[in-house]
Amino acid sequence: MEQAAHPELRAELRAELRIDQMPQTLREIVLGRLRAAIIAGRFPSGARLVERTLCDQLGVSRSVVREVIRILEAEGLVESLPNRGPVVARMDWAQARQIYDIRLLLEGSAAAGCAAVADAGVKADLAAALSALEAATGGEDAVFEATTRFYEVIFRAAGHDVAWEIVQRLNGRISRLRALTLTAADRAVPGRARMARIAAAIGANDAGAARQAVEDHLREAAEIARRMLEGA
Amino acid sequence: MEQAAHPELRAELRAELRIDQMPQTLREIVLGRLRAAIIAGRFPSGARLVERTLCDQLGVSRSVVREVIRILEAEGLVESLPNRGPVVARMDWAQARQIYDIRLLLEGSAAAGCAAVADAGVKADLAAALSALEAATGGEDAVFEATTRFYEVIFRAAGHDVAWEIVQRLNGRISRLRALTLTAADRAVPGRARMARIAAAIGANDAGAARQAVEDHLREAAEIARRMLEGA
DNA sequence: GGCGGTATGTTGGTATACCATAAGATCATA
DNA sequence: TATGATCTTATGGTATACCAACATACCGCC
Repeated sequence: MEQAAHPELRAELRAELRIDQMPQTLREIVLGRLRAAIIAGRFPSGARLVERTLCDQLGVSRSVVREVIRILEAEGLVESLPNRGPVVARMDWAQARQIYDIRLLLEGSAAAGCAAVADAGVKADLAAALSALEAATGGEDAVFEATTRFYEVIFRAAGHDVAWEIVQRLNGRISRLRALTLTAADRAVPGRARMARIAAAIGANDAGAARQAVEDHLREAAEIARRMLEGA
Repeated sequence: MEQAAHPELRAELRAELRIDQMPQTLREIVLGRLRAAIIAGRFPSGARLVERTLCDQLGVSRSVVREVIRILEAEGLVESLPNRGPVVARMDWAQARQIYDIRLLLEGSAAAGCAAVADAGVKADLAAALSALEAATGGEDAVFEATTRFYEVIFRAAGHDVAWEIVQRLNGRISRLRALTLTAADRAVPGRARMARIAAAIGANDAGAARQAVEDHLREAAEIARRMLEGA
């Protein structure tokens, strides 16, 4: 085969929207796919990611796969063993606990900062994200997207863009851990009530309450994860 | 030319130690070089990083350069514009301030955690790092290395490996900003006294004092940076 | 039968050549 | 002068080749 070795991906590349945002690069598509597969637990921890196999499975060339693996490595989802190549990163409760601790600090700070400066626009955005969350019953991706949006509004409003970057990267690892251990039923309770409490505190411009609400939420989430993972 | 297109790097690859840790990969060497060059301010903000030019300058192939650029992108030192390719990331005080804020949270937490559990071994390691810092008068890299080591001991002892990863990545951006604006004379005062205060607090297993010392140190560093950068 | 050495295959790492496309620059012509 | 065509450059993407390292299987020899 000469060129055009990946017709289905090429098609997907154009399919997103009618004429809009075409600059979706192959690398990004592959990145999204591989990341999703790892997070979903389709590869066991420690599984080798053999480049040529991935090339076949994804229908792309080694260059693309290698660059994507570097990115996933930076995200902590993949690690490369010397002379053995990339493997799916091992995760345990010790690491997850650290990540929850970091999120506690960053999200607490962001929520407080957001509450301190939130104007009507921010509050409306938060309300919209909450509505989207309510409307997204069942749709797994929709729930995730609405939740992500909710936090993004908070971080951005607080002017914590850098922290938002970090939290997003960390979330990959936590998502994987959750997918590996929690059942779908467990995940179906994303804590709308607690997020509403966060939104209410921000709506009242009460920084202390907002921080407290976020921290309570996270501590509870961490506790659930801990019970599932302790000793794993 | 067929193979062996980069003799000097290959040589460096073997030169490190007698028979030890050969698995230093070309990619890592190039990563270190390019990162150092960007941090040192050898490229202006927004400068395009033309792949083939870098290949010539570094004497390596495009594969290596591209993968390295992906890594630097994840570190926030490089950003890729659609259809234009990678450029050196722009930095301003707003971003630096965020990074200092994040470090305040993470390093404060790590110092407190370290102080809470530090044993004789940890204290000895900290003392050793401090001595190395004293001994490293003039050697710029040596100062940086000793400082890095000091904080690494703190984070590792506190069991905050994930946070240490994050701080290291953030440090690239801060280092660049400092190099762009501070003179060598300014940098020559890395605050040994303040680091000694941190070590003392940890030596006394006083978590509150350790956190306070770290936060004071960082606030001061941020203040110096702010005065240099305000409005830039 | 157990042992050490060799052959083979797989994998990662690197280099290079090629194509298609997009953006910008240049130039020729109406 | 303005507009459109062409040329250049840089990039994303792909294919391919080579080498080195490692693992494994095999094979002769003790």
